[in-house]
Amino acid sequence: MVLLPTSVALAAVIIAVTDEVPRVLLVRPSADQDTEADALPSGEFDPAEHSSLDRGVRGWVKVHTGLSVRYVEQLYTFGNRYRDAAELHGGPRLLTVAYLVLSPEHVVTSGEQAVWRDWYSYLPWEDWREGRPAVIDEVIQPGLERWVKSSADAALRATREERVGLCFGCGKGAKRDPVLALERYELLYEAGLVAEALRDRVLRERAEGRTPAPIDDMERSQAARLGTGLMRDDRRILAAALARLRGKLAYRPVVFELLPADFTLFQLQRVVEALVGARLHKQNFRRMLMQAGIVEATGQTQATGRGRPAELYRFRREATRVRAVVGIGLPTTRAVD
Amino acid sequence: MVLLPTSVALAAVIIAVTDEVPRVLLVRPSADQDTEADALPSGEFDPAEHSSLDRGVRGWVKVHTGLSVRYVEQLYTFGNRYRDAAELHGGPRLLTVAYLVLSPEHVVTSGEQAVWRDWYSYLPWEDWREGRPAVIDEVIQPGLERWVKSSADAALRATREERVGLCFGCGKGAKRDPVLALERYELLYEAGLVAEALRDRVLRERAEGRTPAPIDDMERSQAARLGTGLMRDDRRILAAALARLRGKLAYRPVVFELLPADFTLFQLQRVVEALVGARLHKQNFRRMLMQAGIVEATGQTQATGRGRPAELYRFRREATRVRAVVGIGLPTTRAVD
DNA sequence: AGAATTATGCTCGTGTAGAGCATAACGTGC
DNA sequence: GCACGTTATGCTCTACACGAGCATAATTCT
Repeated sequence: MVLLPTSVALAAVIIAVTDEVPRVLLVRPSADQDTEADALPSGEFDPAEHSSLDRGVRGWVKVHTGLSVRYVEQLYTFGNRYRDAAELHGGPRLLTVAYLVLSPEHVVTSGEQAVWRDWYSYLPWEDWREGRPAVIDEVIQPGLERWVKSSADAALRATREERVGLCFGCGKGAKRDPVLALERYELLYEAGLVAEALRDRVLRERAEGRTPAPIDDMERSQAARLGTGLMRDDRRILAAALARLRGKLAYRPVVFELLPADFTLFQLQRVVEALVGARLHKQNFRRMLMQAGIVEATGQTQATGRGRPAELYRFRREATRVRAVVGIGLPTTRAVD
Repeated sequence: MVLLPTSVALAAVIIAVTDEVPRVLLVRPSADQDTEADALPSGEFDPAEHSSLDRGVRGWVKVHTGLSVRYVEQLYTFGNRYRDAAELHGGPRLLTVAYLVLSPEHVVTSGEQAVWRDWYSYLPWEDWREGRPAVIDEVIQPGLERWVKSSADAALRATREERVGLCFGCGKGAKRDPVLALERYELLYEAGLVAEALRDRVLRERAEGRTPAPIDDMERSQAARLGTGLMRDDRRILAAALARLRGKLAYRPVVFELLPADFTLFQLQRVVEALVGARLHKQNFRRMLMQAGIVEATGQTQATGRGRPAELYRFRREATRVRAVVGIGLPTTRAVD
């Protein structure tokens, strides 16, 4: 029996969409912590109690929120050195298995210091519903340009330029790909634009016994415009969850895990738009749903106050049999050259 | 510092394609083991030596094969109870972080008992290049029908029927989806058709203190037709790797990690066919490559002995900038109602 | 009643992909 | 040298998915 100085944690990105806002559940750190940032709900994996990782996640989610969630999907396992600052002082290596958890909207938070937050307050460049976010032109583009220019050699410069183009490209024929959310966060981290990158730079230099270069005002104000930081690499995990969820929308009917049993097609569209971070064409969205056959009318209608009442629909679970690929197509705005 | 009775292993699914055969690298168990099945190369994660999980995998791959691999991608983390039979006798809980590793074809195995195996000898129902595999009609379909019929209640029966239809469905409008490889394996496991399911049934019953129901001859011969079993749940990991690789082909240019620098378009096609397990339309495949702009001609040609010599091409790395989505489209044979 | 608002139905144009015919460039056997 | 098989490459026809927008239906508000 081998005992490794490794601690295994389970972290959950719990998602719900209410009022067209995609929310993630975070916990506030206890008052006696010296860190201030919020964190994803997590807990240690206990092999004695948890017969599987999934069940471990469900257990911890129940502790944090009181919820018995249905949809749980493993995201990624993180194990980089110095993810946890405690490691610098001889703490064990922290391995985190991150999970994506989807919850219908009518969620009530019970338990401790848990709060629902708009996930775009942590990834503001991902929300294009009101058009191209101003933060891209004002902070990200210039910041990334400096980063590209500061490359040591031509090869590195080319690689960086390519990555920037792929992630934030707005040239001819370039379409924004909502699924690249993780790549975008990692780019901003490497370029030293987000708050965690600055924090970790200091930690790393301290670990190497050097005097940390101070964080200057421009860096700090830039980072502030790029949203709030989270504990450890929780924001990276959040970005990974967003990317996975967006990708999955296109080929699996996962949206319905976030909706009540009965819904109007427009409600469904609003939820998808919130997740994808882009507006969709109403009529085409309806057409796609109908010809995929993944929803069926209940016969009832729902009045919203004004305008024609919308028909209520429900998810057809049997639909998965008909077509292997069922899902919500992501928008690919035709190049407007 | 918390010490958990948990052992963290890194396992690698190392893939190469030679002579139109997709191969996976396996290690033979040492002679003093009581188990006979081959296993994926793996090793314990050592936080003292490995600064990240990726680097740990590279390290172990080097030990097992002598290779310095380029493409490494995390697949999934497995942590179910009783994955490792040693756990029954008080051994630690085994957590395995599985990785997909791609290697160009000209690989020479050095080191220990490592052998390249055709991965379809473990998943014979996944290779449709010579048409629908006979094993599906002869073993799988009847076996799954029995499983569906043996359901306790109508609801379970409906769920099972749906899963069978999705995974192996050949009804109207149903297309075979190469990406569902993992779902197919898991279905066969749950239905008790593959060898590991029989093995684990005995283990589970023994763990619960019951007298294990014997494995009858029909079960044994069925399982034998469904390919060779591997150690632990390594075959599930292999299925997961296959599914991930097939899925990734469609939106990322990963095939080129398995090819030499220069190749003919037909060689490229053969590799993709080997991975997807299906034949492709030659002309359409070429057209797709050209209009995606992911390859460029070198100007040289290669004679195969007979027939017109083919032009040599190389991968255009810059191509990723042009279109966010670059990859090899998977075939979707049009419904032949 | 009429305007505003929301839901729903339908069409048009374009791009993509499945399928197959036609031609080009090489070997082999006579 | 010539017919033939074989492989590579170019092109067309067609069905379908999807972006975009017009038109109509069913409500509420004034």
